[in-house]
Amino acid sequence: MIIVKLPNGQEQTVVEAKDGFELTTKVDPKRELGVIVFEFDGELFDLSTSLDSLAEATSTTPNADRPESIAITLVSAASEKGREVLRHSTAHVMAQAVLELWPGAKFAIGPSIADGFYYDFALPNAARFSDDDLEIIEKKMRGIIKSNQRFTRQECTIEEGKVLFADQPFKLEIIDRVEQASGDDIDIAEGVSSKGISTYRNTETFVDLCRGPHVPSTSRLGHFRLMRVAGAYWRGDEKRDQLQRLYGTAWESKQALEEYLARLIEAERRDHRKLGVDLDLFHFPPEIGSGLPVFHPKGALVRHLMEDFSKKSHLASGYQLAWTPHLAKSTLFEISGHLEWYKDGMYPPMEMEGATYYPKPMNCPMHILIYKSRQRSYRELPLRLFEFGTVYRFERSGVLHGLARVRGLTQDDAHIFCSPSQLGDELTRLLTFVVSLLRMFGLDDFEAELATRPEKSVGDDKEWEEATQALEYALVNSGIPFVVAKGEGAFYAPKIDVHLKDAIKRRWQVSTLQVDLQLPQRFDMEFVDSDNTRKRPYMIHRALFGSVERFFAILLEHYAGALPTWLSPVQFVVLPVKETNDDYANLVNTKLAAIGGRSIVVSATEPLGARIRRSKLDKVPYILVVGDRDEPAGTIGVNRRDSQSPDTDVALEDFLSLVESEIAPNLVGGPN
RNA sequence: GCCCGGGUAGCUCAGUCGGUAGAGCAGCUCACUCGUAAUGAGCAGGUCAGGAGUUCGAAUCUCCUCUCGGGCUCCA
Repeated sequence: MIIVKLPNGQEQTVVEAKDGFELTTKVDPKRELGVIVFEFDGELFDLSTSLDSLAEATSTTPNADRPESIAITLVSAASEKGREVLRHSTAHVMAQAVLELWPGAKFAIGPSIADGFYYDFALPNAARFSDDDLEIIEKKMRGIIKSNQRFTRQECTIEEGKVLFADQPFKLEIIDRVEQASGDDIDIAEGVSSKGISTYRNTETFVDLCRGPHVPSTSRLGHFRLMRVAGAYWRGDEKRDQLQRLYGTAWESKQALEEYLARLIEAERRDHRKLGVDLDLFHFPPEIGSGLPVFHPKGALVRHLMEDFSKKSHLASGYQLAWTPHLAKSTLFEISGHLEWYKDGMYPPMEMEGATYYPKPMNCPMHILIYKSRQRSYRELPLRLFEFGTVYRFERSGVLHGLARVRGLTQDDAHIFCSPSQLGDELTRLLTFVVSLLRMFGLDDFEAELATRPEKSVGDDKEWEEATQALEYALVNSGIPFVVAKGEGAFYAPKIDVHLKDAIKRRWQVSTLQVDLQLPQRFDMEFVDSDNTRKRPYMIHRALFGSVERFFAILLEHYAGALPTWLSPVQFVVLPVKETNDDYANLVNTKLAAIGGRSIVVSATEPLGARIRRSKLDKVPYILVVGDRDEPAGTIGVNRRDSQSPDTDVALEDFLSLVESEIAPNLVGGPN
């Protein structure tokens, strides 16, 4: 007896079926459900897999009776698991096409990834793919798909595998690696385990090392597109060969493919680098250097609003301001350990009057010096020092990305010094502060990562354990969903990274909270406790925006440039219908300014429609039209950014009281 | 840093076979005085990213450099 769960959620019972094909045919004779693989006991299998063998495999003893019933879930192409399979299968077809087009090409690995797949190749004679090749490969792939080739699974021993892939060095390396490793299932994803090798063969000439499963035949594929060619290091190791990686996307239907391509266009529309130019916010002058932006008046105003809001919220939450310079002598970074651990990321030194100066890559050492400027009492703790600190990091040229990854960045940086017993509560309080501040920017879909000790790190295990526990305590207390990222911590501290999802569900890392037990030691920090003994404070590093530049980019992309009113550089545009309405327009403008609004008047030197269009393109929240009709009545026409049709004859005073709460933010944080 | 692809007016782009550069928008001037997403005319705007080479002649072909985009690696 087989209990079958269909992709549409229904359940059916089937008395007997020898394999997935037969089962599918019985429950879906017209093949309307698009079943490509099935799931049993949490694992996916080819439809050709014998159900008898599965049933036997689940018996606890070899001779026991077979279980009375087994549960099978049929997986359609139009599900997350199904798409993974079909993308993986499409990757295989791509490899087959490349190997046919470039005889002698070596192929490495080709997994499915979010929204698509890739495959890595090394072409003969160090040849390289060009963008034009994508079209040729796509054509070949369509031929393979049309010829309806079956994906046939074959299992063999490691020795047989070595013969089969004798001319494929990357495949051999995968096999060798498993053979040499003591563990059981290391490379199972690539079709090799200590038990043997699984392969999939489509034709006499094309066979790939692979765990599977796959779609039954190539005819189930077809809604795909090759996207781009890129370089990728073999095994992700930059000391090894750089292979050519081809990226593609694949979907269960033409419609799904088109929706995906539309999403890419939507993301492009939101690209902060494009919006930065269109809205006249910032740019990267080549004369200054890569990764070093300048902010134009409108962009600088938005920055100011962000920073001002943040600064006031911090002051209202028990932080004190600090200000520190951009350069320091090498001694400081020797003590802090930056020169030992992080030199590659620092700008090169400058020599002056016999001393060596470095631009600072972080603010923490300087904040520590403020702490150490005099003896500290337990009564002062927690001591919270906050600064918009501009730091310089030598990011490699290839990683720069608009405002999201720059070489000169401003952190909304604070360091909290507290006693060991205060740590847990301070972290909880901090997380609450983080979330409420981010919410004020209209972001409310968070997930945290608790990053634990990496291999390359300093300090003893007990301290790491203690700090990690304090972070976890805070996460649990604050109720933010989190996952543990093992070994992803900083070299000196475990951390919480807060990620958020933007309006089109993209994940961005923003805030980071780190518990540092190293720097207090390195700087020999202390406080006098209530029992008159000297103790070492704990230290928390934290940045909520992460960097102002990066956060700016995230906001722009989240809002597609249409920033909330309180952050909009221009909140109101007042448009007199005719020049004779200028006086009234100016009056409206003055009243808006009086409640703190940022408003401009654009006189009637152009037709009204043109001026409205321009303001709409500038994404101004409110366009206010005033004409002959309004002047005697004390009204305005209100054209909202998010609306197609205007509200006319709105009483000015009503409008003013309506928008007053919208033009400035509410502070986050309360009395300490 | 590495791989692939770009760089032509402020922006978006055209430029054929190598014969010395073009459009729309934006800008400026003038006219138009307008009720909810583009008024009209005129003007101006270029070391075709920079440098070197091939050629009688280079935006166009070759090489180098800079820079941007997509990836890889990296992100204390």
